[in-house]
Amino acid sequence: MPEFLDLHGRTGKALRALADEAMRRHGLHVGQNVLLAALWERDGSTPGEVAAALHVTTPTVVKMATRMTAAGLLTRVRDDRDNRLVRLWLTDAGRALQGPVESERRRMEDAVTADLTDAEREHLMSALTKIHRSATELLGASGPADHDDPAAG
Amino acid sequence: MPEFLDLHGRTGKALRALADEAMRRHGLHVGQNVLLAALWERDGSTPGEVAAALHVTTPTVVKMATRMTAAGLLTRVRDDRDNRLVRLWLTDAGRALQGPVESERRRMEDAVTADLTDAEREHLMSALTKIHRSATELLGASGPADHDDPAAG
DNA sequence: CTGAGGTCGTTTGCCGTCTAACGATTACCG
DNA sequence: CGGTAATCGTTAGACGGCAAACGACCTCAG
Repeated sequence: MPEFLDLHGRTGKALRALADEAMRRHGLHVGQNVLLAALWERDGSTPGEVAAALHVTTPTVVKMATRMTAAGLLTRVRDDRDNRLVRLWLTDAGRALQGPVESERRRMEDAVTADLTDAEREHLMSALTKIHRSATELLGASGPADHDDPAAG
Repeated sequence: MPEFLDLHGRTGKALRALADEAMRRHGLHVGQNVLLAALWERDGSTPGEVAAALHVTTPTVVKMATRMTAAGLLTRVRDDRDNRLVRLWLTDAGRALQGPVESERRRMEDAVTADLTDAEREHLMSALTKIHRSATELLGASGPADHDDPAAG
């Protein structure tokens, strides 16, 4: 029963449930808001680009895009110049959610970290960053190459 | 793009991938080791008991138990006294994994927190605990009652 | 211009998670 | 003793995540 892994996992579960609840208020599933965020940042991205930005695989984006297209949040358009590519474009409905969803997400972050002092928050981010780096490096050993910051160190 | 939520999420993904890789070395899927851990702690538990111990729902445990039974890690036995109940019993194969898997998990925790000083680790656990509590409480408001520490505060 | 190889998105299939609905069994009250 | 209510495990269906296989398209050498 390792302490940190367990605590991190349970915290993640709680945060996920909280986000799910919050996003449901806007008619979204929990994963959809991050896909939307990628398009708010760069509308007309391809599934592969979105996947890279979100640190998930392409099939995951494809599935989500299918549901979100059915939900009227975005549209799929094949690229004229390169017919292999598909571009995901926000609909008005998808664009309209940006404000509400972003503030909802900020509110959640604030609420969840409300009990921490500024110093605690900094230490937390710092420690989590170190752990993230360690985990990613351990993964890199005979694992998948992430191409996020391999040589740029 | 809230900082903490994003970082926590990415860290969780990396940790999960790492655990997945580690457990695969023992022929397990990532979720199976925690179910086994519950039975190592209390062999012959019911799906409901395991679910409560793991902070997941009963159907989740049922599905995993089905696969793990097929994999020869445990067996399902109906309780004689109360025929609604099902008891999950470890097989020799399931028991044999306890040592290796537990040390694997400890090794992973150590490796991942190796860059932190003792003080940093304590602060991290403390901050994460606060966040977990905040998230759980926010969830409690018109959400599912978890019965984990409602009055015992 | 043609064929081989690389790049995409998609499909398929699995794992873990949840909620909702269902069926069987037990417990409790009259 | 009987019937309703509570308790369990299971099933069904959905979402988010991954890896592997596939098919369509582009590129580039020849």
